[in-house]
Amino acid sequence: MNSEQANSPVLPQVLQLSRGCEAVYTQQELEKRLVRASQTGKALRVKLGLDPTAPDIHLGHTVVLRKMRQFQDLGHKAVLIIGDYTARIGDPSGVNKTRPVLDSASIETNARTYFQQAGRILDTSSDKLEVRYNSEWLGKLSFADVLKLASQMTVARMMERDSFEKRYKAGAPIGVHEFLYPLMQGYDSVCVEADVELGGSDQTFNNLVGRALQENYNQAPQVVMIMPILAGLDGVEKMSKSKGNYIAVTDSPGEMFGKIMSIPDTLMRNYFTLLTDTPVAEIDKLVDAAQTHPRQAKAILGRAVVAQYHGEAQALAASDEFDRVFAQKQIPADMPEITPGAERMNIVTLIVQAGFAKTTSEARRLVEQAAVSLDDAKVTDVKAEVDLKDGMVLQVGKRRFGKIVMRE
RNA sequence: GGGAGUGUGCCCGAGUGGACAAAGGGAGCAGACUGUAAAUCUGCCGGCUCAGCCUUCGGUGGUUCGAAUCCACCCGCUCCCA
Repeated sequence: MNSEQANSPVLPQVLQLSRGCEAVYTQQELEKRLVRASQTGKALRVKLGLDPTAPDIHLGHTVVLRKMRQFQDLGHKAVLIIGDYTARIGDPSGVNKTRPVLDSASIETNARTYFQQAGRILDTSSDKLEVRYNSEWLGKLSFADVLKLASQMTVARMMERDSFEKRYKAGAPIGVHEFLYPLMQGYDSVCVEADVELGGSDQTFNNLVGRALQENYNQAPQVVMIMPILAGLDGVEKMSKSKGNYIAVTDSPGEMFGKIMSIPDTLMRNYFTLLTDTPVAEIDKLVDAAQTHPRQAKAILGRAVVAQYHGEAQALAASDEFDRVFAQKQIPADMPEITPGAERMNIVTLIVQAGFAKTTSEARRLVEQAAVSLDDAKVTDVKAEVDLKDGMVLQVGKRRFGKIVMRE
């Protein structure tokens, strides 16, 4: 094969696909596969493993999903593996709390929810997407099969994995079965004959095991493309639901935009690169404070993100509304409605009832700290009984607004 | 199987009989300053019918006027030995 001639037509693809990647094992192999695909017209099978426990997709998940979409747009096939087998078995030792035991019904529900949300990013047409459950093949393995699989890996190699090594040194427990997870995931790659596997950097080891296993099963080793873990809104921790520093794909335009506006400036390049298609040259200009005011750049980022999930019009509206409320300190156009039970009630009770505080104590604190106002008038007395009228606006903190609606 | 440790509030981590709802830090919330950025300052940060009361320091039971702190048993985790 004449690789020099064949290389050039796919070079733009290689560059596009490599954007944002933390690592590609290996770029040469990717290039080869792309060349062959374009010559034979045979789509690459791009694998992504899913944990069916967390159906709430946030922007962190979209990093890898967006990468998958790029492959689809280039004509390749997304092969999603739902890890129902591991989820059903769970982790008997309880060491890994993120792997609760799930019955098949909830796995089914989770998967459906997942696809509903992932469909906002992926092309879900049947020729572009294949969904498989790994119980299909893992469930059939005998103990002897498992041993055979396990014999292909050594303890020393297992300990190469960062998290194992760290935990071992720190004296933290490592379950023996945890050694099997990488093998299971690697075996998935064998069974679906993956050409490429995508994953976050926490999956590096597992995905590389897939390469090794495929070779043992006489398959060409998959290309492994590792995406960085997206930082959360705080700019430090990774984005995760449990840390509360996330933007869900189901967030409203207003929420999404507001959250983007609250990220640290230093995170902008990262977000632009991983969450938008903004060309690199343009990103350079936007994140350079000498050329673009950071606030403006962030607004552009916000609109770009919101537009992906809610459309341009909604993105613009969210942006405008944001300016109105936070720059010009006006009352938001849309507010959740509060329907108090009485025309006169205690301010603390009202706050709790409105859902602006989880507990009475929290509501009291907010009042005491002068965070609460009713129709622009601060209420600082915990014991205040307030008269409520239809249309009054309750504000708690800077961003929680609610409109009083009296029931007839 | 034997031995040594260890288990505290969202997280880390002090506390070894009363002054402990429990030091300190982080996270979070609120206020000031801003660009809902960063940095900084201030306050809050278990719950409640809140100047008082109630429930917390792995679990259960005990000692004591009184326990996160002492004892017994149990459970989890770690290390060493076998």
